[in-house]
Amino acid sequence: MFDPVRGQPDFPALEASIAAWWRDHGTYDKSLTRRRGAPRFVFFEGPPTANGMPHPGHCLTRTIKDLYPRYRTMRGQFCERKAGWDTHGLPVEVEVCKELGIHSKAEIEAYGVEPFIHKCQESVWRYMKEWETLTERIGFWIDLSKAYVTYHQSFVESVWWALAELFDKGLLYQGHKIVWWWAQGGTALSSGEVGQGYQEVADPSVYVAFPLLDDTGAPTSRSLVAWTTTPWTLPSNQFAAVKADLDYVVLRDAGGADAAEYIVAEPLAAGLGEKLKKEFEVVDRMPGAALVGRCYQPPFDTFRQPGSPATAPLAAGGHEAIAWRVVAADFVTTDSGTGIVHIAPAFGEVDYTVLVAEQARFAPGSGPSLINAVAPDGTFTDAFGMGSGRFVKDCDRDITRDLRSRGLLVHQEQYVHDYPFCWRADNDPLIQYPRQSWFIRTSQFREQMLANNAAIEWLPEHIKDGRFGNFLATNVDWALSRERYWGTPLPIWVCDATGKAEAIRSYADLLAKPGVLGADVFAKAKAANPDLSDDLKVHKPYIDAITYDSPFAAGGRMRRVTEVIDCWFDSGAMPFAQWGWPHQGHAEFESQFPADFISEAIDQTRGWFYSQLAISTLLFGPSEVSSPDVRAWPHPFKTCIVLGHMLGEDGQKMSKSKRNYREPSEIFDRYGADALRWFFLAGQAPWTSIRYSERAIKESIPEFLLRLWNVYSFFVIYARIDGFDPGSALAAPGMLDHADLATASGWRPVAERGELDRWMLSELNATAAEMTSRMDAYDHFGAAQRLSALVDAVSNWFVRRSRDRFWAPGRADGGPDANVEKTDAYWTLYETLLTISKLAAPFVPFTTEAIWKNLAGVAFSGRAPESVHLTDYPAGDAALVDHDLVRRMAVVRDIASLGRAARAGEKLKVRQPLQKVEVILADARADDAAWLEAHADLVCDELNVKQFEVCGEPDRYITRSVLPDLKKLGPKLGKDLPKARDALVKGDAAALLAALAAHGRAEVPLAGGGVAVIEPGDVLVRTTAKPGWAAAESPRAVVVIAKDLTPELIAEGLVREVVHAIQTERKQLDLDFTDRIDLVFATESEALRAAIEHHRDYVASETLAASLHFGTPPAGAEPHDIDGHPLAIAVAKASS
RNA sequence: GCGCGCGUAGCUCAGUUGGUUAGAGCGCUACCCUGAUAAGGUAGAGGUCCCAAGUUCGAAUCUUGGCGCGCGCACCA
Repeated sequence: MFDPVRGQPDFPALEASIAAWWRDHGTYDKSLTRRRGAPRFVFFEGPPTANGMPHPGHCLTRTIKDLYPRYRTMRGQFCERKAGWDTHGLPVEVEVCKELGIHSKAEIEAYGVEPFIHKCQESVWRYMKEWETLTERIGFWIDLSKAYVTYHQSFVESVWWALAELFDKGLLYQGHKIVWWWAQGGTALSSGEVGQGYQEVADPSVYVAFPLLDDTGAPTSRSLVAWTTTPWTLPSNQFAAVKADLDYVVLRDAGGADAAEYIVAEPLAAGLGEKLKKEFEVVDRMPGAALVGRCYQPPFDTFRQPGSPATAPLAAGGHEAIAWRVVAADFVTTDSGTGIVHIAPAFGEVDYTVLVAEQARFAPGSGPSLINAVAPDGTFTDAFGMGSGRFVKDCDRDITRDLRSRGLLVHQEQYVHDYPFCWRADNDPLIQYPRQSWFIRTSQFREQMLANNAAIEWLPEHIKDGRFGNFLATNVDWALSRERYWGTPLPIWVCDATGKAEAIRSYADLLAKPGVLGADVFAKAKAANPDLSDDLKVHKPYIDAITYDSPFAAGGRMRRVTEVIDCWFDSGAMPFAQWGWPHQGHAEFESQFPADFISEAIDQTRGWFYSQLAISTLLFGPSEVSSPDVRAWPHPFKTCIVLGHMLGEDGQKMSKSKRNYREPSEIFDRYGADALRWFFLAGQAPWTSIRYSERAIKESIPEFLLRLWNVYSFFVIYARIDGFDPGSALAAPGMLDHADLATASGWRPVAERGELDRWMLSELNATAAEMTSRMDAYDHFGAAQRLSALVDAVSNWFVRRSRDRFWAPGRADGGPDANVEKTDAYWTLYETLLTISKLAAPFVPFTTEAIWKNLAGVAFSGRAPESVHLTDYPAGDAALVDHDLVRRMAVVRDIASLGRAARAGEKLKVRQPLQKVEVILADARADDAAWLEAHADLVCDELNVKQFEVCGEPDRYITRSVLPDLKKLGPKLGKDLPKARDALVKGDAAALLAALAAHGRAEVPLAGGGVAVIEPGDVLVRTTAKPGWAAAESPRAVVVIAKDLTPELIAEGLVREVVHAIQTERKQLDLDFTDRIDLVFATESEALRAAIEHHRDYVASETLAASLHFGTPPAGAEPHDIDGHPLAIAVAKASS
């Protein structure tokens, strides 16, 4: 027998007990054990960083990540879920720096790299407890005990292997990169960090004259005019760029005595005139191409020798000036400035590409080299004496003053724009700065990455060719190295004699090198501090201590480069590194690559989605470089659900300082995890940005969880009363699916049960089939909506329509007093609840488990599966779906709804019985009419009428009209459609329908000549109620009610009102529903008195009245108004 | 600046290849039920489907151009 159920469930408490029960019973492990050997469903966990607090967005990802593995496991697949943690990177270092109260690299070095790294390793787990709590609390089943950790030695060695592969294939190289540089902190910042630090500032905006040189190298009075907002880059000027096909003009001040001539792009000439408030005349014009190759005098002689421009031999022959020369560049625009761009290759990425292109034109070794007057600490070097030792931005004013004094400053103004500052030292502006960096040649694999991407199933689909595809198409080489401390060390050792390098694949390989030294550094540290994690031996500074004999030069030593790598490479390597592959874990890797399914939020397109795809494509894609391990596209993941970002209550980004969202823990404590999960899964498509609203989460409870719980509670209450006990009726419960239940005593085949039961099981099985196909297509939103509709059908139709059976006399225990129809109702509802528990289990794992534990666990004392998550997902049995019945029942529900609408229109409340209701079906298909008439009782009961029929002479109540079926006739008639539509609407519908019925076709004359040939199916029939009837209509039916009331009907209506009044009294007196009462009435209305007398048996039985009489009611009897008739009622509990 | 997404009822959101009267939940109003009851049901009101042009017999849906919001990228020489 079932345990009693609380009507008011405390979901948070319930969930806590379920979570504890899962833990104690190892339910997750059991769910895996069941499926061992079954086809795999491979899931990759994108590693979160435990260095930050989990927030509501993580609740969403963890819910989605839990849903599909649970579902697939129930569907019969084997899905191991290995957790993982992302542990490296600047955020960890920043946390530690904050703790230590330091900022710059110099301060870290002063503190000591070794203790700093120890701090980092400890800091990684700062919020571990919160993460583990969240994971368990939200019901995310994943194996935390076997989590991969990116700083572990085995993980690092896998990454080393990958990097060594790339290095050996020539895909890992060292080059320059212009980075956003935090000069005070001595480090480059990632684009994400830069993006966080933009501030609106006003910078000087200067227009500077670059005088062109004549053949002797002397400046002329004709100058290029360049524009810049960073005067401090002018001392490092190297070129001036123009657009070749753009027209340039030479301007002279019309009113000035001055002979100065300015060259600017023609479209910008007028603007310059306005700024200078001068009337310029155009004295010459030329295309940009004509300027290319001309030399000019740079604004400062920082790097220039006096005299003629230095030249060098070109690769193609001839000589050209090395620098301070006009070049052509496509990126030059006329949006702002002058159309002439000052190029300082050290301080801009596009500027740098100009230098690289120029270098390529010259004979090897003789081209321009990078010139740079700025030191890494952001101060000018001695090369620019005027600013030597001062921070560059502080020199802007002196630089412009100097230019003005030399007559080179054409114009100066303020320019307001966004400029990046350091995100954690917001007084420090960032500068663009060239650094040596290690790159992965990903751009060479652009086409392969696109091909790999093309095979991935992205949800939503537009990610593939949209955001992600675009990103791949504009791919640039991956800047891999970081000049930091806490990260995977770049495994490249360089010969100190020759500069030649080689990559190391594992720690063991390193120790096996000839003449290896320095391994003892870690050993000593470990001896001094036995708690030191062994994993740190592959980290700085210990790894840097290891050197070995150079294979390239006798006497040379191999020393590691100083850099660590971008931590995105770590996470992107997890498909193999999580197993330590290829050094170990072969079986695991082979059986779990690629992933069937991953999911993260959209911010991972350039993060984890990209790093995984890039690494996998380079390592496992076809390659001209020998590649032993080629895999078919797609890899390393086949399907990816890209989640939208979560917004706060106000629709803005969630922000701790704005307090515009509730902490997940608060949500769990108030409403429970299932409420949150259901809100995520059933509230909206997962890729829309979700507004995280407490109100919406709260409302997701009554709409689904509570409704399901109410049905369950109803069932248990009455099953206990009626002795419905499957545990004793069923010897071998199996998995409690349909076939298992069929072996129970007292169970009747569905075909023998009543219509309502057959309908319920039809809906159940149809829903299961549809949910399965939707879930297989990763459409949990559609599946959840279908499930919600099913629960509504159970609650608001099956249970409501079955109440009489549940309350009928007789038991449901299969004994001699058993009531067969009642027992059928129990078996139907029992099966429905069990199946819904299974269907909903991946969505709301706690609530369904609680229901299952009682309906199956308690009922069978352990003979049935102990957890709903250890059952098979119901796929729906088509043989149990009666489509006609489903359709007809929908018509009945429609009729009931229309009948109430018709009543409402006439202000005839449902308590007032009516004589008759008639229905006219729009689509008199099959035998629906006969079926409906056979179910007149049902309709009469729902609508409180005496008689129901399908109308035999519909023309009395309705008019029929025909409308074109646009979908069918549209393609057929094209432009004639409006005419045909007119003809159909205005024509004789009855005649047309008759013709169609008789001949299978009809011709409709069109206005202006011609005819349209109409066939059955080309038109739709619409029925409309004629005026004057109490009717309501829908596309399916018209319902007409008889609104005339006879005295008998009025009397019945009065009596129903009286009963209602008494029931309300009973409730107010807090009587038990089995208590009997004595009733005394007093009324001056003879009509009311007569009505009650006439129906006194009905009144007595409805209200459980032991006695009923008219008289003088005791004082305090409640006065009532019964449709205008006064009535005093005294209700007293009967003595017996 | 470029790219991606979004814009539908007071609020939160659905809307399947273009098709007839654009839906749901919440909220609101009225009513009903009262043996699941701090629940439940029915009905109603509420819409310029952001704007404009175009394609089409027909556009919430397709195209183009705006406007607004979000995100990403780049740039700010």
